[in-house]
Amino acid sequence: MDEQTVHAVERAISFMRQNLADRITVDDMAQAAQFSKFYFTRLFQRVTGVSPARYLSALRLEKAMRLLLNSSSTVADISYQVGYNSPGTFSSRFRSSVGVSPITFRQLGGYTSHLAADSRVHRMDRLGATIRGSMRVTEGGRRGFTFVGLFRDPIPQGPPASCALLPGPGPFVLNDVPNGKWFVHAQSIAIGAEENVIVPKESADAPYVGSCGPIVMRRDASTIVVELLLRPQRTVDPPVLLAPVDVRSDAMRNFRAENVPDVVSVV
DNA sequence: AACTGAAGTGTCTCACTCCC
DNA sequence: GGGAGTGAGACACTTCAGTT
Repeated sequence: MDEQTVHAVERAISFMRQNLADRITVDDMAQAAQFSKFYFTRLFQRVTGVSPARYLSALRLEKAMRLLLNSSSTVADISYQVGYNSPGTFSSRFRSSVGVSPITFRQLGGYTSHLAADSRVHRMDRLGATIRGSMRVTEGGRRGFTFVGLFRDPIPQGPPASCALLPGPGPFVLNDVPNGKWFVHAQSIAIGAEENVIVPKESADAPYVGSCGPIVMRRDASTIVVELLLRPQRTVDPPVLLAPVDVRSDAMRNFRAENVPDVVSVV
């Protein structure tokens, strides 16, 4: 990927961040990146893995997550602040991407106690197949709790089809993988930063991310092996929208007393 | 490589009802 | 009053094949 292309995409992302509250079209972003609309869309997808509109939508929801936790604004106010003209649309988009409604997200302090399974996956499509993987960390501090999940989209959002929570980066297994095309996403929290996953206090506390895909699961496949590289999140990486499973100290007392699968239950 | 155009798809708005 | 949920319609966006 040449540097000029990445810089052009970064310019567009910076433009999006500065104008989140306004109505932004792909034309506007293409102008900011200094390319034609059609060519810009193609470049943007090559660099980020997602289309400009989906990236913008993810940025809006990420900002909304922060505002819900750090302000007393109403859900309607926040929906306007992040560029939605209809609180109804905002609420349904938030729920489908993050996993809980805006008000529930605020009440839970930004965490969830369990993850619902992707209800769109038909039971018959679950093949009993397995994805086995390992994770490597590029550089930097020691990483703690690590979430790895299987998603339909290049953006980690919505209910995962399968997931696991690990004490740290390492080998993992995703069981009961359904038929179809999937992306594996992982997010690793810095040790001691469990309280600040959504709004890191220092850059060193920022989660590390890694992903791979698309992985195509066919009926004749039984096990697929993947390798994930965890690294600090870059400007061009799509935001992680899933509400994190609660691994903070209070929750972890219960977590250790019970057993691991109950906390990350996929119901 | 850089870009265009058409067609189909997906997202958003609007308006409304229901619930707490 | 604030928030959740839904459905119809409009139109912006994506995709893909083609052109310069």
